[in-house]
Amino acid sequence: MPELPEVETVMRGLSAMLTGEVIARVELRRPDLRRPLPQDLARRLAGRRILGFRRRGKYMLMRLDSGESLLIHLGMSGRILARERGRAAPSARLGPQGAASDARGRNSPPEGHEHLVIETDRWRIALVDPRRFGMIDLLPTAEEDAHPLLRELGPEPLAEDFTAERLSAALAGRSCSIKSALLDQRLLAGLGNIYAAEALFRAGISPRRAARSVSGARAARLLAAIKAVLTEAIAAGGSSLRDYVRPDGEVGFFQDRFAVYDREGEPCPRCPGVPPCRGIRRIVQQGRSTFYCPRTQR
DNA sequence: CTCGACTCCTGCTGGC
DNA sequence: TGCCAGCAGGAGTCGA
Repeated sequence: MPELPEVETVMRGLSAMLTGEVIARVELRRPDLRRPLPQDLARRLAGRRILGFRRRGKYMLMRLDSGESLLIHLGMSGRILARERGRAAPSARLGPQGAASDARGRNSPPEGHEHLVIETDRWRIALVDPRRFGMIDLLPTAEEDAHPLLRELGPEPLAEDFTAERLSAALAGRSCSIKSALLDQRLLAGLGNIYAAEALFRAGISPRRAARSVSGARAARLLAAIKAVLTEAIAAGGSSLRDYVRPDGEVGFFQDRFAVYDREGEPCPRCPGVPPCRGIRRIVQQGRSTFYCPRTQR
């Protein structure tokens, strides 16, 4: 579930656990992710102290005392599993209801798809990514922003200096739909399919509207909606941070609060229940589902 | 340049 | 119950 808020939550969890720790052991089990991992990754990580973390868009950066940073992107299916070493993994069934756990049964065996495992004296961290759409690289810390994956990223939506004027300027002249534009990481870094839909709903803007027509007051509404939905989602994730160290890797429970995402046919939370609301509609844009309320979003 | 279609990979769900 | 098509929260590449 990795869009900006999830990545932020995971990064905060990792930061709380690992900052100051020394990497004792590295196991590279599957180097063929979307981009091949550096051959000598394990050697370059081993023995390094972890100085801190940073997020950029949907990317996480773990900074090391060697002057290098480990870049992690979780792709579609990536998760981080963390547990304290020497402590048995608690049963996944202990997770909160709705956290799509159990299934694999009691005392779940070592989970598959653990492509990279990093251990400190205290922690064991595994990167799990069944679909292998995620990305990992190691690069000089001083050149983080010049990395090919980060170089083209647009501004951080939560940055104070990201204003409605800048958003309008970025949208001007773009003939694609506003939904497509919001998914373009060069325009804005961190929104994905869910939060793009949620932000447009909050702003009362149709996902089909031409991007260039979103300016002025409309752009201001959209920007406020983007910031609000991301901030609330991070707060929801942050509030469950202590649950972060669970074997199922679930973080946050914001999904209970989606107003439109994956709610096709359900009543729009903003329409009066009485007559005309036909409910949330699903359309496909660029091959991806978009959910919206045709009555309140124009 | 911009845009949409296609692609990578595996797992889960829903309809038959 | 079992099977299989369809779909999934991302993003790089390609051709129009």
